[in-house]
Formats: sequence, C-alpha cells, structure tokens
Amino acid sequence: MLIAWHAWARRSFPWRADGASLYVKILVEVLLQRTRAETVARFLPGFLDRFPSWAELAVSDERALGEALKPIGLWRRRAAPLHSLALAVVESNESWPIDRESLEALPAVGQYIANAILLFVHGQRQPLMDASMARLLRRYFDLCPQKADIRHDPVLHETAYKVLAEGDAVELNWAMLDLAAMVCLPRNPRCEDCPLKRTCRYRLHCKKMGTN
DNA sequence: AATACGGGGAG
DNA sequence: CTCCCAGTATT
Repeated sequence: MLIAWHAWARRSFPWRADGASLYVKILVEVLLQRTRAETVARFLPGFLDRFPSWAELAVSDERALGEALKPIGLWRRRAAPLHSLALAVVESNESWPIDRESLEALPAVGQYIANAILLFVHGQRQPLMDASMARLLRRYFDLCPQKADIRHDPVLHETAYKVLAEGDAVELNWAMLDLAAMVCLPRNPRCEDCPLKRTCRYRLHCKKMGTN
C-alpha cells in the first residue's frame, strides 16, 4: 500500500508542515519548478526572511528578487512572473479563482500550479502532475503516453484522477511524488525496494525490454 | 512539438 | 562529465 509506505518513508519539508501558510504552499510551487525539493528546502528559510508574504513580494524590486533567486537557478525565468503574480494576488485580496482557465491566466501559473492551487486552496482532488508523477503512472499502469507533453495527456490525467478518487488527495499526491523521487527513479529505479512491486506492470516490462 | 531557462546534486 | 530536478512561456 502506497500510504502505508509513505507513513514511514515520507519526506519532511517546511511547506508540508501543518502550520504552513497558503503563501508558502503556492510560492514553493514556483520555486520547485525543475528544482529539487531538497534544494528548495535549504533555500526557503532565507528567502522567506526577505519575502515573508505576497505583500512583501509585490512591493519588492524585481531585480533584487532575481538576485535572491540566483542560488536555485532559473532566476531570470522566475523573477518577473513571480513578481507579477504577487501583484495580482495582492490586487485580488488573496482570493484565488476556482476555474482552471482563470488560474492558468495568472503569471507563473501553468497546468501544474493551477492544479496545486485547486488542491491546496480549494481542496479539490487534483494531481500534482509533474514529470516524476507522470513517470510513476506510466510505469505502474504501463501507459502509452498520447502526447509528448504530459500536461495535455488525457491518459495520464484520467489515471491520476482514478488514483486520487478515494482517500486523502494531498497525502496521495505527496506519496506519489516521494515514491518517484526515492524509488521510481528515472534511470535506475529501485524496484526491489518498491512497495508497489507486487502489482506494478513495469517490472515485467523492465525485465523483457530493459529500461525505459 | 521543440527550446530556453540555470544552479546544484547524484552517479 | 552527463543527466535530471514538484514547469512555464515562447517559438
């Protein structure tokens, strides 16, 4: 069982803590883009020291924000959109849209972060569909991706919604992300250590055809 | 459908 | 040294 495994193997991050603010939860999703969670975990305290809220972020100098983001990379890519997002959030008095179209119209918000907002802000059963969750689902269910872009792959998303249909959607998301990050690795997956190895379709596929 | 963005960690 | 990382915006 995925949740049973996660109960003892779960990774602990500041933004997963009970007291984590909505600001921290959404902000980190921007910081986590193409960036290891452990890297963000180390970087976050100092960043929050300087930018503790949407308001502080909104009134900050964009160049200074870029400088602050340098240690985790993609700083030029993140600074402007993040600053614009902060302005929009303050302008709306921190009330988040509930429809996907409005959310994805926000700066720095794409398919993934829109789902994160629907999950964390509105409590909807939405998948945090990143590259690693896509890999996990593709392997476990032996899926053939319809699209090169995981964000618009109906098979991946339908499968994810089925997984999230029952139980704690947030915990299930974290469990899948953690399993993908620690066991279902991109190159050398540790299948022998996997809690799902009994039912995973990837093991057979793996032994017959090698890696993928 | 491809690419750029980016510093840092793991093998 | 190469590959990959809780993606997004642009071409």
